[in-house]
Amino acid sequence: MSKPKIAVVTEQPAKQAHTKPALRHIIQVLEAEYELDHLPVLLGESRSSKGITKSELKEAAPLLETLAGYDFVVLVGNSPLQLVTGSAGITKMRGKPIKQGDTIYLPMNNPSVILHDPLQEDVLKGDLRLFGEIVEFGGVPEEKALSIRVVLTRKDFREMLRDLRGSVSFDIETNSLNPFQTHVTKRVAGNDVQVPEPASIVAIGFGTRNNQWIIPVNHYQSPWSFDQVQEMVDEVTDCITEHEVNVITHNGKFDMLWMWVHFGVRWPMAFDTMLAHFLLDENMRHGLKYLAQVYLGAPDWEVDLSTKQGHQPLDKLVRYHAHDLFYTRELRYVFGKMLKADPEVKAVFDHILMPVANLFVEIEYDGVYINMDQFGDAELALREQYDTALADLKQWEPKDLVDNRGRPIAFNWGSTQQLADLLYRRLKLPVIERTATGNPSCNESVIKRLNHPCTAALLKFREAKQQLSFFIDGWKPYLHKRPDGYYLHPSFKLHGTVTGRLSCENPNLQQVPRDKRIRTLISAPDGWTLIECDLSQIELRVAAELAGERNMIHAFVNDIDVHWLTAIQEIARGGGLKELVIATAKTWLNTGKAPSYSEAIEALLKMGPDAAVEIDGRWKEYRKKAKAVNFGYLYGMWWKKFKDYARDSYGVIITDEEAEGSRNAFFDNYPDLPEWHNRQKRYVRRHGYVKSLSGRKRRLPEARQDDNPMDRKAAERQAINSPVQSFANDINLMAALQLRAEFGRKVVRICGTVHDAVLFRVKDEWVERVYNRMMEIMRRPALMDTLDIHMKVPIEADGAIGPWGAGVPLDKWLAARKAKK
DNA sequence: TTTGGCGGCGCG
DNA sequence: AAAGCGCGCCGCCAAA
Repeated sequence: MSKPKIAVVTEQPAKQAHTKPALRHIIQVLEAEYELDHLPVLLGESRSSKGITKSELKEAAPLLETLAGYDFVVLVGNSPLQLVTGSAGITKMRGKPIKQGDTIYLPMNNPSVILHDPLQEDVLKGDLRLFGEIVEFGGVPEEKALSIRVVLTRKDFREMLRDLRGSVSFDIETNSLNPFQTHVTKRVAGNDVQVPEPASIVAIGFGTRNNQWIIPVNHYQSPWSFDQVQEMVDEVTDCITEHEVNVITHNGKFDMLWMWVHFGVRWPMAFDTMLAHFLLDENMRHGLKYLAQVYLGAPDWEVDLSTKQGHQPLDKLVRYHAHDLFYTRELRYVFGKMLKADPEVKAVFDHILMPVANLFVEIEYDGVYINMDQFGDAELALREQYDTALADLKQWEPKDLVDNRGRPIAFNWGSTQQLADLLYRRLKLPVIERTATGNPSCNESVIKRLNHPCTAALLKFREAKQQLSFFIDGWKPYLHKRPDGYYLHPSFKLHGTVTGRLSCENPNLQQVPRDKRIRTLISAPDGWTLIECDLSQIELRVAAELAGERNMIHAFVNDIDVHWLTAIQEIARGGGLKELVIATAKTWLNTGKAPSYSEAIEALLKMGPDAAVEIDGRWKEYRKKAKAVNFGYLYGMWWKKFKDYARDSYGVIITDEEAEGSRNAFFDNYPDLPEWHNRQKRYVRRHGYVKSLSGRKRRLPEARQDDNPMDRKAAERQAINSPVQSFANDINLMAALQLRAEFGRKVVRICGTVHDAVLFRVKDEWVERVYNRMMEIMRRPALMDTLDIHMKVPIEADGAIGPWGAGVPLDKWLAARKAKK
């Protein structure tokens, strides 16, 4: 091929003057590589402030003929794309080469998108790289690397089996995201209708060194019956075991869960590219197409949903599927190398993340049991609360509301807009706070401070409304009927947070209210008992360890509750609560004589929160308040915010001086904390990231930027919080892994984790043994030694046996069981 | 009719 | 000067 003719087409609406330097940059990058012509869509500047108008596009139409004479053309932004294809949609089209005649067009984003989303920079770089490869190859490069093999005969299948050796990528296409789905909700004539649409696997694919094998399953052009596919799947299982195939996946937890639900097979995942990338850069997105584009210069091969769900011709589906398989396998080598260069992060991947991924396939398969009798009761109680509150509120409703056509409309207590209008314009109540966007706030804290008789009913209304929609109606679509009852199967994202904590969705098990009406719905079926084990004050322990905080370490080593220590120190400093302090101490000391104030303070420290609460229930609140003090000040909260907290949660109005004093006192009590804070700030400033004890990294580039002090300070606070939150979470994951490693599925089923707690059910006759062992595991997970992590601060654990939120410690549970018999 | 931001609130 | 961190999901409402 002779020297290719190359052009770049850009747009320049007047409004986006700031994009000019960015566009120039793109052109410079291209000019450095190629001899090219630059052809702006508009030779002048757009007359419209909204961008380029249709008539302006028409004016540019003659350019099309010119372009047809080029071999390769970059289209920068929406208007050039529109010019060539006749339709807009740059976000969907970018990165996908378009062939018209002998010309290959590559649409890409206008570089100004970086201003709104800095992550787009990588997308731009990837697109430029892709363009380079297209020019180099004289066509779209990966088309030549793909070798798509559709399995249509037994002969094809046997050939595939022989090809499944070494590292094999695995991926499935499905008709839904929920493997337990039986129905979907469709809107017909304004009504929600349940239409049967069971979850099904559309195609199963394997990517090897030379081929992408695809077995069509639930596709109208598939030659295979379900039983035939089942037979093939079982043969693949044997093959994987016999030849020790390394299964490579991208978000394989999803695929493996489906394979278990639909074919009853479980294949071990060896390397997940999504999780690898999550550890390598938690700030980026982790989608396969995005990563392939950024790291491999791949074109965007996304297709419409209907193709993926099997409603379009098979060849379209397999082309798409083959790309998934090919790039998953390619990324494995890219990320494998990157992990090798960072052994600490690699250890987290090998010892924690991949085992956890395999564990959570099982956790999501097993799900969590829901007590449906109680579910009905809770629903009734909440509807009753809802109706009562709403009836109560009726008297305050404005009756003269009209829409913009003058028709009367009902007042909606759930609308913050309407509520603000009522409270602040009509009733003339004072505006206490404003929201981020400057509107008068109607949140709980504000409502409580308003002096108006409607507020109590309003809060009751909100509570019932939210709990009903989140946990009653919200759960219904997810309830999965099994022979022994109903289950939820929450989905956990192992890459869901920047710190390494998991997030949870559909539904979110990690935000179930502590309100017993809801939380105790989570239980265990007949023959099983629910147990929750949690790491007590784990974040504070990890912080004490990292800070080397002498007083905290002393307290933890000597089994003194640190929240309690803070509470008592805080009270003693101000000399407050004299009566309560002395009365509680007197009861506990039981000498008949009232102790002095300082003696009483000593006694309170010694007795601990449980004994104090037993004597006077008020102590519970003071410990809770101290917990807030500890967490707030530990992570950089300022006294002003603490003042709000004290007011909202305890109705305690304190002065600025008192609030400031409490912060000073906190750091007086824990003098090693400020130096730790400074250490973290210096470290993140020097390196741009911080590390946790287990070796995870939190990258915080904003901490190095001097021109944005707000963002920099925020990054510094994250540099303090992240290693704590991250490592606390890792301990919990280690414990979950070990629990399952030590007890088989016949004995233990894990339901999920909640940051510092593991929720699981145990066969009744095993409760005592498993509970005791889990306490040991949580206090000293074996993986801590494997990863060579050693702590001065002891780890402690608590447990509760029984329905969630209503469980009791082992001794009480044993006593209750004995009494029953 | 669908989509996305906002306000609000549940959890650790 | 100003400052806890980390999530997901709901209804509302305006824009597309």
